[in-house]
Formats: sequence, structure tokens, C-alpha cells
Amino acid sequence: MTYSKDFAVKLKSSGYKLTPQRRAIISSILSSERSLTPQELHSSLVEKHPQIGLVTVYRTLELLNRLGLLCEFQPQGSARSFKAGPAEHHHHLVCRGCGEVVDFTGRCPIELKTSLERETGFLITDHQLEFAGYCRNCRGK
Amino acid sequence: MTYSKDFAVKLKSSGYKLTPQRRAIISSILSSERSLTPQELHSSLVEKHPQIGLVTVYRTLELLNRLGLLCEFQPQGSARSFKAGPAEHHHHLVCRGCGEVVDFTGRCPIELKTSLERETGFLITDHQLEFAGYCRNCRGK
DNA sequence: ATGACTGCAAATCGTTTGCACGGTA
DNA sequence: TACCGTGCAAACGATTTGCAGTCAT
Repeated sequence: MTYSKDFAVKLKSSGYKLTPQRRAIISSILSSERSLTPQELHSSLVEKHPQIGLVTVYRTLELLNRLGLLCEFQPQGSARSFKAGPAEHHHHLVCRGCGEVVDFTGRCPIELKTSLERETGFLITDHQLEFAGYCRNCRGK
Repeated sequence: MTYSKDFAVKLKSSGYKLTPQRRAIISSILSSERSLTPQELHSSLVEKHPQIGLVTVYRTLELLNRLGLLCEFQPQGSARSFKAGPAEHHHHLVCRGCGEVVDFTGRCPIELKTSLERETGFLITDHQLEFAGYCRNCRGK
């Protein structure tokens, strides 16, 4: 919540301005515990800030993401969405039926499949684990 | 490779025909150890089968996938791709630099980050684990 | 004035759909 | 004859780009 400060500081220290639009977008992201798609974010903003364009939302998300302030989700078969927080690590549980995404970041091992099923009532049919980074060739930039 | 039989059997037993186009698509998928995007698949086919449309590739992939004959990949930031094999379980290692995708399906625990780095030369910066299935409401169909 | 930031419209990319034709049961 | 499968063109949804106007330094 008071992350807000971090966002502002990081933006400024990286040479970017904290415009009203960016402020609105950031505050909207921070006040949602769910991750939001660009569209959802835009819709939620239009009420109070009718003039904000979807394009600006995309550009801001791209910027914040690049600065490491956002966590980008893209579960198989679902829309791309973002939430506040560092990006290095997130886990989700997706419903292939209704698309619900349950975030369980913080818990790791794959053995938790069974306990997840017990706790959430999900019937888990498959999973996907993705590590990302830089390969031997790309490491040295 | 001689999976080919399985594909044919499954198709027929599910009430679908094994057309020349489908045969070509299946054989192309089976002969690649990499996972392929619809576009890549189409390009690779056009040489020998100039008349196959991209749409047919999409429709066939969708069909085979629905029959459980394919494994669908969609790493964060990469294109959607498919390879032969059951879908319930796959792991990949993606290079954020060049897009290379290393498949390491078969090995599970997250603790393998370090050993993966050692073995592949990757610098791993983040990961994502996704379980999917059906939530309490969707389980009963 | 300069450069950053924005909004709009148009372009692009991957994917899906509508439709009419062709082959086969 | 009735369908299934196909190709083509068009529709679509998400995202990106070009461009010209605006704002703050």
C-alpha cells in the first residue's frame, strides 16, 4: 500500500516522471490484491479519470514492469495480467473451467499438489513449472 | 516416432478422419523434438504440401490437443507451441534473451534451480509454477 | 524551445469464424 | 444425399506503433 513511495522513488530515480496518469494507474494496481489485465485496469480507471487511454495503461505497465516493480502473470490459456510486487517468483492455481486464478506465491514444492487440492477443493489435472533467465550465450549481455 | 499409430488410432476411435493434411501435420509434429508454433509447423509443411492452410493447422492442433495427444506450451513472453506427448506435466527453462526453451520435463522439485544452473549454464532469475485443473464449482462439470 | 508523455487512429500479430466447395460414406 | 474436412477471406482481440498536440522544465 505505502509501496506507493517505492514506485514514485524508483520512477524518478530512473529518470521518469510521475504524471497524474501514472499515479492513477499505480494506485489502482496497489489497491488491488488480484492481478489485473490491462483492460481491467483501464476500465477501473475510466470512472475517475475518463481521459486515460488504454494505450497509456499498456505503456505504463511496460515501464513499471521493466523497472521491476510489477509481477507479470500469464497462466496457460488465460489473459496476461499484472500485480504489484517483485517478479522473480510466483505461483498460481488456474481453473480450466472458469478461469479463476488463485495465487499461492510463497509456497514452493511440487509435492504440495495434494495439499492444495485438499485446501482449495480444486481437482488438479496438470501443472507447469517455468524457470527463466539467461542462457550461457546471453548471460554476458 | 511410431507414436504415429497412437495418433491414428485415437483419431479414428474418436470419430475423426485421418486425412492427408492431418497425416502430414502429425508426422511433422512427431519428427520434431522441439515444440513448434502453429506458424512454424505450417511453414515446415508448405514445402511438401503447398496446399495446406494455416487454418487447418490450427484446427488440427486444437483437435489433437483436445484428444490429449499434444502437450501445449506457453512460456511467459514466448509464443504458444505444441509437441507430441501427454499434456499433464511439463517444465521448461526459457531464455529471456534469445527465447530458447529447454525442456526438462521429468524432473520436478524446485530445489533443482541450482543444479539446472550448473548443468545448463543458465542464470536463472525467476520462475513460475502453474497448477491447473478444476475448481470446486467446476469439478462437477 | 526541448524533450517527455499522452491520446487517437491505424497497423500488426496470433487466432477464430463464416461460408461455400469437394470428397466420401 | 448428408457430412466432414478444407481453404479462403474476413472478423477479432490483444498489443504495438506513428504521429501530432500538450505539458513541464
